[in-house]
Amino acid sequence: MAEAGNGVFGGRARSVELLWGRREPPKRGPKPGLSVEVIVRTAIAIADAEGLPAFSMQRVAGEFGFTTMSLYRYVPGKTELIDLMIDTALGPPPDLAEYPDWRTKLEVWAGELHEVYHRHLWVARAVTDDRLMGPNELAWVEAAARALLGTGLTGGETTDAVRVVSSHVRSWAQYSADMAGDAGMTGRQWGAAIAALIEEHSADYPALAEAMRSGAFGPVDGSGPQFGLRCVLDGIGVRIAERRGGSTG
Amino acid sequence: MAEAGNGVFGGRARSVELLWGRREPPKRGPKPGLSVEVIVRTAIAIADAEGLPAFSMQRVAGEFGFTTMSLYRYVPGKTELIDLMIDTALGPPPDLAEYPDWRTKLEVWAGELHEVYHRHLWVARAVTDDRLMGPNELAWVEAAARALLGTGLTGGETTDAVRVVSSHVRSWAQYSADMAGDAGMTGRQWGAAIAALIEEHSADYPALAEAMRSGAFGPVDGSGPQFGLRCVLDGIGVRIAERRGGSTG
DNA sequence: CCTCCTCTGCTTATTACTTAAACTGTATAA
DNA sequence: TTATACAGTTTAAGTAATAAGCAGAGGAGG
Repeated sequence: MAEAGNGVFGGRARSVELLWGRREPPKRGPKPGLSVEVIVRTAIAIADAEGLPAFSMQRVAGEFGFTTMSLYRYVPGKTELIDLMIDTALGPPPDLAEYPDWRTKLEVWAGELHEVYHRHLWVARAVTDDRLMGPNELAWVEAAARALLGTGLTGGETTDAVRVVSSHVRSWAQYSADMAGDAGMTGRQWGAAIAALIEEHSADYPALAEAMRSGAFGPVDGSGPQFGLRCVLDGIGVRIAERRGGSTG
Repeated sequence: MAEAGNGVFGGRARSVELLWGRREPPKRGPKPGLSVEVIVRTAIAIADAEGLPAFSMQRVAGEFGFTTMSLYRYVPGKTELIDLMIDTALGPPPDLAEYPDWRTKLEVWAGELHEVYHRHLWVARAVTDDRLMGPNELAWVEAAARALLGTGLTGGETTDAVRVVSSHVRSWAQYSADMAGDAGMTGRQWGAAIAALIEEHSADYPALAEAMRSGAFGPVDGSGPQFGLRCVLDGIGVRIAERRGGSTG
């Protein structure tokens, strides 16, 4: 069953085994000096500290004093390792059962996800390319979908809504990291650079120049769920209310 | 002025010159066999046809029958070329003046942006990393910000709203491309793979299994502005109405 | 006209990376 | 004891970015 029909998985068949299969320890031969878990943890630490571009098979192997090729005993390739890193960095989603309504649940969900992206900024970038979801990632989606159960949304609408929220959280995380400049390797002066460009070409960008005068591109106000998230949740609320044919609740 | 203070631009100073400076033809020496414009156009064609990973300096130079290094006479490096590719592929934003209200304007804006991403799928991925915005990209932001002028939103709220919409369009484009599988190089069976995983582990993902039964992860319905976009715009509408202290309009 | 300087386009070489294939040595099962 | 599965290394092939420097074109200054 675990090794069943890889056809649907396209070129990602090797990731399926690692992400979704069980890992049994070998019976014979010398003791492994490493493990998938240790490798993944180390790779994550590197990506956290120096960004995903700094992460390479050489770099990880060097961390153990091993040769690059030794890693290939544990993971089939770099892309598969990244897939594992993403799922491990995400970790399990929060339990939302205790929260009263779908909106509070999604607020908590979004906040926690943002927290993860904040700790592992590279994840926000890495999840945007074509990839197979791991168990943890799918559990996050599941948690958000469960929050929307009973709201009257159809299955397609539910996953659409989850997608809207999660893509917002992703861009929110990237933006706040850029603005805070707490990510070492990224441009810490993003806001200043944009401001300078708009300033210099203010004739071409009047609305932005105006917006800048009333606070745009300034530091992010981290207090509570911010404007964008409220927008997204309000929007979902409108659609739910529509379904119910009643008022917003 | 054009060559003023590169300090704010951090490591992206070389991109500023290319994206925002004027390009004057050289006065002396042999006639250039290439030009920045031709190189960028060719690079875009390659990325369109084969995806961004297939794009390399070698590949582009090979297209002209030149060596890799010849390109470095025109662009300082690969990242700067990608910056140029993005801004060129985006092109100028649509004129939204003729449309009646902010919502229609943003609907058109989002649709056109989606169209661009659809034509150049790699752009949707490329714009997510730390980058300097080019004139066209900033013009898109300007157009959307202008649509929200007079709604009562503050400058910060306006750019937040634009960010929410554009990040949604980005993820929408990636999702619909994955589902349609019209992007050659990406996993065309994304939906099928997810479906298979949820099916197999349906005990762990009951809400998703349920959602799947009522249409989730199926093909995207391309008719009109879809669920996610309506959510986002409704949400912005709620915030605007709040500002105005009146009903949704 | 001649010379020089600049700029183009090319060659060579360096560095960094992924990964295939074959090899060496080890620990366990039979 | 021996066959086998496995760990980690060596070697090497292939791709890619890009630094450094060379050959030659051709306008500018004398």
